[in-house]
Amino acid sequence: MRSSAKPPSAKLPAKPRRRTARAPAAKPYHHGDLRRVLIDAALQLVGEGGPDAVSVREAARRAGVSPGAPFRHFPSRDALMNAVAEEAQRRFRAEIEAALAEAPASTPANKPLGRFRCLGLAYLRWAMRNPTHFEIISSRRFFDHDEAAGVSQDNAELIDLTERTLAEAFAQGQLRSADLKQVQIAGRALVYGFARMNIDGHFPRWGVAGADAERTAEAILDLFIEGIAKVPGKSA
Amino acid sequence: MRSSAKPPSAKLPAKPRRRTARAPAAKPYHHGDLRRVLIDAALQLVGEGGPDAVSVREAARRAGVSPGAPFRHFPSRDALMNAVAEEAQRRFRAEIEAALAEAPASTPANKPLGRFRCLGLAYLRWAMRNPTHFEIISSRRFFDHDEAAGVSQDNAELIDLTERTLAEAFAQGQLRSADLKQVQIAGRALVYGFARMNIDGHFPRWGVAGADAERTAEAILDLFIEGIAKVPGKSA
DNA sequence: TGTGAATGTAAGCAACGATTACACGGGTTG
DNA sequence: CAACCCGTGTAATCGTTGCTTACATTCACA
Repeated sequence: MRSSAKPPSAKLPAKPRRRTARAPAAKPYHHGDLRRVLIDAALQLVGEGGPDAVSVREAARRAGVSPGAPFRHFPSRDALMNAVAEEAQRRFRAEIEAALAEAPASTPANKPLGRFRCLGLAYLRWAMRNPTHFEIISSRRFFDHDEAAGVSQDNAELIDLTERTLAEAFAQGQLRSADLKQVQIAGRALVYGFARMNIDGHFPRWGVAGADAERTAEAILDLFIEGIAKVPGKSA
Repeated sequence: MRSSAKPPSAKLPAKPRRRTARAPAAKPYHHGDLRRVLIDAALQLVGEGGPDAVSVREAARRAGVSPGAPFRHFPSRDALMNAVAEEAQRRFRAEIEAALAEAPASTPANKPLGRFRCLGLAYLRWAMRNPTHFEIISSRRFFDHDEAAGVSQDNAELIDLTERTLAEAFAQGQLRSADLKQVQIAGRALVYGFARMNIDGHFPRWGVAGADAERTAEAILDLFIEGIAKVPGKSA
């Protein structure tokens, strides 16, 4: 991976120059906030080549630090990936909630389940535009499964939000089925499936971050909503 | 991985015993059909620990062969994984087509889209019962993307089958929407999403190969079909 | 001002994918 | 029957990886 091309002789010859001089950034022994930088580097690596492209050594390399340094902050590669996935999940949730905050609580009459639709749309948009980041948050293997409850609070919050939105729609008599659990799982499966099909390479025709993907995503989301909505749509 | 515990001295001391004697399986220099055995071993490794658990060396170890031997048959690990994925895909397709062959072409009147349902059900069942194998056929990265057309004939065949089945249902006036492409993608996304959520650990409550998974899968498939079917169901 | 804990480096381990040189032996030829 | 060729296996090796241990440095607090 990336032969780094640095002649080992050019290693700044270790002259013990007084650190208190006016060059404050002259390779201080202690990195400012290595943990943060490592997560960022790993996040970038994920963005470039997916989860498998993340190596502890490469992250250390990009942080300008020795190969063993990361292990002071993360006991294992998995722990690093865990932190990376948590960060991605945080951003994912933040964007979805922001999109939902913009949409008014009042659902337009001719667009039933408006908030649910908005939720799904924000989900799909983020997944389409950040495929590799979505990949690491979708595979739950990157999250800690040791904690009894834990396992990504952000994700549980998102699922809760979906359930509440759906229950809301049902309370307003917009749903055909009363089995909310099933509708919710079906909805999640649809959206999740589309997002994963995209990152798994099932839509080879679409270029990277193609607008086709987002339009199709919107279309099938509407198809699904139409299918679960109470009033049968009178037109296609 | 698996320290193998074999003292290197016990290596059968290379006495050139005449091979034509009555011990035909006395470690012949040439393995019978190594390629086949390697694929099987890798398939087994996938079954045990997912795609990441496959290493060329371990496959070689299980085949009782030196670490370099596999590279006579596969130019790289990716090539081996490719062959493994193709094999899994073949089995997947075979089972689905068998299930479909058992189902009669005549769809029961009160079960519209019967063949489509049968198709989806067979898909989901195989995915639930062979999660790790489904994983390697779902990630298209294990397939050759060099070939212009290729890319797993079995998969293309399966997609064709889905399209034909759906077109058939439409021709019989069973579909609400005329946009078959959308319905097909939505259906694939739903089923694919459910299968992937299962293998990605989104349903932690279900034990391995739990029957819950299959029942829920059936339920959401029916929910979807009800949503796209022309005649609205009169009860939940 | 000193000292311990936090945080970095250096060196090294085993396992991995992959390459190279070499050894074996079955099948086709003369 | 004999000679050879080439497909297939072995052995040794390289560079990279995750991870550990021993040591060095520096920050924060007493």
